Amino acid sequence: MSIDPMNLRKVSVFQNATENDLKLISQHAIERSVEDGEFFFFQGDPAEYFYVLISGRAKLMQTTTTGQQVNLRTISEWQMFGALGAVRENATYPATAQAMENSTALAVKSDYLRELMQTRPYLSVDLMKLMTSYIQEMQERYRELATEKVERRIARVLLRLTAQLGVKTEDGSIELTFTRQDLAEMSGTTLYTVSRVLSEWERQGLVEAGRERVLIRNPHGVVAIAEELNQ
Amino acid sequence: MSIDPMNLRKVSVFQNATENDLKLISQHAIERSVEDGEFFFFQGDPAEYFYVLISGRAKLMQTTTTGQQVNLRTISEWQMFGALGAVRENATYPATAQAMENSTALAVKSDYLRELMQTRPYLSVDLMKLMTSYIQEMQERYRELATEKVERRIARVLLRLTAQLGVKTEDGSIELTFTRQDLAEMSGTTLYTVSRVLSEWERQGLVEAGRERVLIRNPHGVVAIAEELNQ
DNA sequence: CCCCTTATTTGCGCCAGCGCAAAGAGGGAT
DNA sequence: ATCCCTCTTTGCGCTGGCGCAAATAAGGGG
Repeated sequence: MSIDPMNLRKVSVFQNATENDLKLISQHAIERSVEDGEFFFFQGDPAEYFYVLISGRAKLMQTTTTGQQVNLRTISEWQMFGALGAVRENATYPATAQAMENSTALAVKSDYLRELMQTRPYLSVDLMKLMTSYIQEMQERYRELATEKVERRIARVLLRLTAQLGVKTEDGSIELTFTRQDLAEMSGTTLYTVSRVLSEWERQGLVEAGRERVLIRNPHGVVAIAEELNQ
Repeated sequence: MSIDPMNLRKVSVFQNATENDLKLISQHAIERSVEDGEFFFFQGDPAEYFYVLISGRAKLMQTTTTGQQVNLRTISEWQMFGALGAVRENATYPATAQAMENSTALAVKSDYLRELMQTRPYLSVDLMKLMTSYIQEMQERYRELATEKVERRIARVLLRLTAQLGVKTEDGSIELTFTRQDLAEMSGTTLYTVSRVLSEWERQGLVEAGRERVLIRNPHGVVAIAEELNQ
């Protein structure tokens, strides 16, 4: 079963594409389903395809030689991933993409994107805009990791996730579905510390912590922790 | 006094430019000299120009509200900087650029680069290549900061700097000109810790530490610290 | 050549956060 | 309803690295 090409307009890099271009892209796409915990690609693999997630959720991460890992980004529906490899011929993926639930993505040959970009400046421009936003986010996170205490970093992570994919419940709370391990990899700490911090916040009534789930009861309070000028 | 346009070929983003394009760019460039310690631009300023450093040395950094700072990148001759702001109209610089010695740069209106990219796909592609290399480097550094001990991070910083601008002396040593504070900002630690680590390495004969200067006597030994699988 | 500024080193005390270990809790499958 | 697997919590002890403070060193300018 195939996707309506017009849906591709939701992908930020394709927002200015012509209808015809969208059709072309969708004709070149194959669908690929990946189960929870399985991988779209590994760091170091030849970057033959780029992907657009159409259902589910995935994460991009860097892995060390010793197996530790760092979460670079959470991918939600209609986000593109694996596109860095499409810029340069014969590139390899600079990160690993793992499904966080059963997920489906469209896969398009990297070569094809490169080819399209040769004649469609809007595509390059929009991809560059996406890339600048990555750079800026990475720079920010790098600074945070270097200069800020764990508690604040965790607060920032929750806020970032809220902005990207938080589900607001009727009473203004926000629900996020992540394990402590996920949150730890995103904030550059350990699952133990995340657990302790969330427990403390729960005592203060800021959040409600559950299995693979954090309910932000008082978003303002979390912002206060993330922004506070003290220290 | 103006620069020979052909020199612009040394700028990675202009490596595939036609002679005529290089001339156009140099005609649109103004020269700007900045003294040691002064600034090309600040984080948050409107990104009116992008720069190409033609002499001296500068650093790109992120500043926190509390004044702490993190060093993102060292800029050496013929490197472009401030170009992220050129991708999007009315963007602001996402980082601050400060001269580390008396320096001169060519400044070109961001608008003009955007205009050129509309009709010259090679330019977009080469800028994207540069941007992917930034992303990859930031991702790597982020992972290092999150997972690796200080000593190893400092070793990596020295190696990175060596690759970019280390001056090899006759006996195979490598000279770097940075303060302990600079190195600390690059490795996400404090000047005290950098000092202690360098002192220890000096005792082991790996380096020679001087004022605003590190001489790497045994590059292999430093690589060993950076790469060691133990721990 | 001396003075002053700026960079560096190092002792010392401290604490944020790590990470093991073991117990507890949730939830899906049968 | 029960089992089992996975996720989470929390006590405990430890230590890497921070950061103050004070002494020392290295240049540059006059």
